[in-house]
Amino acid sequence: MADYNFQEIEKKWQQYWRDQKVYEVPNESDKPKYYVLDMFPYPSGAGLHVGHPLGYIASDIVSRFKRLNGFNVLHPMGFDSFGLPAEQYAIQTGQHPAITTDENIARYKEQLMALGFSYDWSRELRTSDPKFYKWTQWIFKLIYNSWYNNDTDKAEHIDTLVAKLEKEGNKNINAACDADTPIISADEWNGYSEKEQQLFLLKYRLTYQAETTVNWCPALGTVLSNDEVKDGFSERGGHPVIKKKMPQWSMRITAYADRLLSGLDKIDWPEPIKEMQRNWIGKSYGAEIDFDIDGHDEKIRVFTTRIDTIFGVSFMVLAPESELVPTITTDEQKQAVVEYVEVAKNRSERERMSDAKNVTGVFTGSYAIHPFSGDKIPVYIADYVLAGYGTGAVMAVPSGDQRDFDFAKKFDLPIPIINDAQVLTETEADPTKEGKIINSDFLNGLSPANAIERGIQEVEKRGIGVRKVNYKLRDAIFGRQRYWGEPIPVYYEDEIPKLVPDEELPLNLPKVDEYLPTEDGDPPLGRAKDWSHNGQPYELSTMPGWAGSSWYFFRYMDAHNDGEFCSKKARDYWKDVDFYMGGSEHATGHLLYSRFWTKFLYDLGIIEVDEFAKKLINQGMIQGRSNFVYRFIPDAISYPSEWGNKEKPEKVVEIYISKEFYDAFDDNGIFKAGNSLKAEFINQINRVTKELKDIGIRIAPVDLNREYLVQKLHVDVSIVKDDELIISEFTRGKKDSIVKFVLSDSYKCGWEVEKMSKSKFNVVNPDDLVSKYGADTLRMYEMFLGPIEQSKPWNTNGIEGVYKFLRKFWSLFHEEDTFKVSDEQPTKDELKVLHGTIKKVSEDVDRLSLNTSVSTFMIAVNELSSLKCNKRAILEPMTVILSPFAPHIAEELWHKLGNQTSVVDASYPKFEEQYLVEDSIEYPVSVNGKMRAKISFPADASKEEVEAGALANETIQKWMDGKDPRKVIVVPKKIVNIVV
RNA sequence: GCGGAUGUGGCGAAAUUGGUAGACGCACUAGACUUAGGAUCUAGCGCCGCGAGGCAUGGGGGUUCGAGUCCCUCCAUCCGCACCA
Repeated sequence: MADYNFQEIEKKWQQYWRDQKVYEVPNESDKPKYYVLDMFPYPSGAGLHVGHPLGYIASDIVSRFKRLNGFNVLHPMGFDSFGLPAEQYAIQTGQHPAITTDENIARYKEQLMALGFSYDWSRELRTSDPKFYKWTQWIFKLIYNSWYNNDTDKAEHIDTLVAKLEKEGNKNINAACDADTPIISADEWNGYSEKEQQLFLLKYRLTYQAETTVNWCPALGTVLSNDEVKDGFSERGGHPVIKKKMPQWSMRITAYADRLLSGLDKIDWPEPIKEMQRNWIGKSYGAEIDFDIDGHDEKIRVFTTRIDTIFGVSFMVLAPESELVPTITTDEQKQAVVEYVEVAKNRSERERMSDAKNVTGVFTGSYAIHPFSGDKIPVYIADYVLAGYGTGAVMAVPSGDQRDFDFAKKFDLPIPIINDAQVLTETEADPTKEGKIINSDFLNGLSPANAIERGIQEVEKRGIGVRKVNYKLRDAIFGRQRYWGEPIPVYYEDEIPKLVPDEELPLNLPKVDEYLPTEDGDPPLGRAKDWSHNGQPYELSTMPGWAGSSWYFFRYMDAHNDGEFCSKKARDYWKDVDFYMGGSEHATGHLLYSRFWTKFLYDLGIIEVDEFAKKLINQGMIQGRSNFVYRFIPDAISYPSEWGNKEKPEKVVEIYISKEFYDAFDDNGIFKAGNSLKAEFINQINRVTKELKDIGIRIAPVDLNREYLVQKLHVDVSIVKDDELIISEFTRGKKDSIVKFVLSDSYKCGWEVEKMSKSKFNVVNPDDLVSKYGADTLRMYEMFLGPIEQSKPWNTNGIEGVYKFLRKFWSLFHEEDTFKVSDEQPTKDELKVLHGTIKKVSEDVDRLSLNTSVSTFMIAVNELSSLKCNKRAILEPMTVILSPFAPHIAEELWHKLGNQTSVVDASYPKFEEQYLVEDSIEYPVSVNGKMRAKISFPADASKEEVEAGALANETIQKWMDGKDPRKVIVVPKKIVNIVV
């Protein structure tokens, strides 16, 4: 058979594609546009593993397919190159993160190139490139200079706010702003100093500065995120972490909460992602109600979604941080309350969460007045009430809320029943929304749903509360006390932030001598020399990782424009992403922030779309598939003398046993009593013992009533093939042991699904597979693995099948070693195979069922192979439809077929129905639902003809045992079903 | 606890609208060609049964002439959120 030399082929065509700039696309074209985007990677030091390319391969197939179908396809790639690992490496080694990043990118690019992706590399971008982050800073400025007008429901320039303030103060302004914003008049505003005005505007700006509590680790000299803190200590190094209030840059994403929610309805994204975003935004409808406090002028304002349960309120709970706490605490309770608040303050989020089952709280000594019943109800503080959500206070309904119930039980408070469907146990509340309200005055007899509506109307009527919508979404903290990120384009004049002028952008990341915070606890940028704007100090924190990735998709449209973030012409042409491929782990991060920025840019009229990606597909995560060997250490009682003395032999005897044998041992290494494998095991061990004896080693007879050292060990997956251990390579790495297997000819490893990681020896590197089987095989195999959206363990077993397919395809074009195709007319059978394949593959790619497309190709090639078809009229279109999957082999054969241009410029063949029509159709005929026979009918037979024919059929009649058929069901083209 | 997803041979999986369940591939078995086979080709391959046949899509129930697919219910696994009032 002619040789399919993938190494030569792939190298040749990758070079050709680069030289001929085959994948560069213009920003104008008569063709319709199609924008296929991958989530760009963070270039980590480890390089790509086989999980990364899964999505890239699928999106590459889509973009090649679209291109063959006449679209002008934008398919770019770049790097999310600001990030923590490069900075941590810099702290350890002193190497500038830019150098580390460049090296990693070079490796990534090499790996990506080797897989033959059709990226337009001329548009490559990196978020850490000043030419790129110039525009990230520019967008930051736009957001800073904006406020959110709830009346127009969009962001507006801050000047429109200033104009209103000057004219009539802020009493008529309905805006997204800080909760503590006071109402001021125009006179007050106009009387403010410049500094006062600027400070006031910060309450409205969509990027603002505010005091925020952060986790500060003095030993590491840095801020840590919540997940980097464990039980009050840093995860890395175990240093203590304290809470510290710091001025922090934040973005007012909450202004967009509602639009981020409603926008989900018009984009074609996976439902789980939408659901995660909905949960994250967490919109809930309810009411805020004021409770008077006995003996105080202040009121406790609570938020509730279940006002129907208001007559079930038997106490109130405030968050320990609540401002009301000092005011309403009585002298008798003061000490207990202060102690509790102090403890709560020092508890980390994590402690608080892990301790959720332990109900704690303290009575304040004060009582609230129930707004309807007038009852006095005690007010407690407890840390199960969060200061950050709603009003930081709750009306506790123990019969309907589990947490309130637990609290009531602990503090022996009443648990009034307010619903006739409620069934309480000793330990459980019942939050039912069924039944009718009882014991509730004017709500009695209503369903909970109606009672909620009635309740809200009543509180509004009485002026003690308002209808209210609440969100879980919090504003996004934007500043990071890190070096390797975009500098925030701000300097301070008299402690007021000022924006760096556009013409001075980019504000380049300065050089520093070390990447650690300063002694004063300032971020690393505090080490930079002359880090000031004409003597006014620049901001020291940098932007978070999500800044650059929140708009990069627009930059690809016009990646090298120095005058604009992206030209209007390019934006108008490419508009938005048609197909976005990436992991679901970004559901509430990147994917939400990007939608936020897109909507913002839309409000300012800068772009035409308010959602950046029409369609999103999540590729599944590839997990590792670890292999194991099972080791049994027998007692050696004598060794050859050259091994040294008995106490300290130079070598160890290791016997590898099968997984079944391993499983027969318990955790202590004792053979489970009564296991049926016992005799077999002894037998196998005896055989090994004999072998050992031949080389001068004696081991004690195995006594299965005692304990042995039996271990399950990871074995490197690269020396395992189809779960079978390559024994020669395994023993080569075991120089200090005598290695024996209970079955000497082959050894089957066990396997488990785990995370892919070096320590588990289960990382599979695409480079190894590319050099062994070629990129085309790897591409097709990754698609063949299963549905693209499904997570699955990586398993190299079976890659041979795909490899065999490509070789078979290749051999269709070759006779002996020479390329040979025939110009004869194809037969009907051959045409049928071709057109059936075109039809099926096009449909499959359209619905992204790429695993079945690969199967379709395999079937087609098997059929063509058995038809001995080598006809150009069949093979040429087959080459074209295969090219999105296996571009290198397709390019090679396409050129051998005599074509001068790249196969990507071919047009996708159309299938013709005429070749797919069958002469006759075989109808399976069933009687009473059980299949009995297949009867052939002409393809154009009508339903009636089929029925009549089936009934007339002698065989059927015989089966009916003389009974008359009552009903015959004909399902088009499928089944004739006869019911007796 | 809440939300979402998924359960089909030894394994990865297919079955687009309710219509011959297990396509295709791996592994396995037998055979052919070979000095050889880690190459290639042919055949077999869900389970039980010698067979006819019976049983099979996580378990149980239902709708239907007919259910992997639709409905109810229970179970298992994975993912996300998690004291959100």
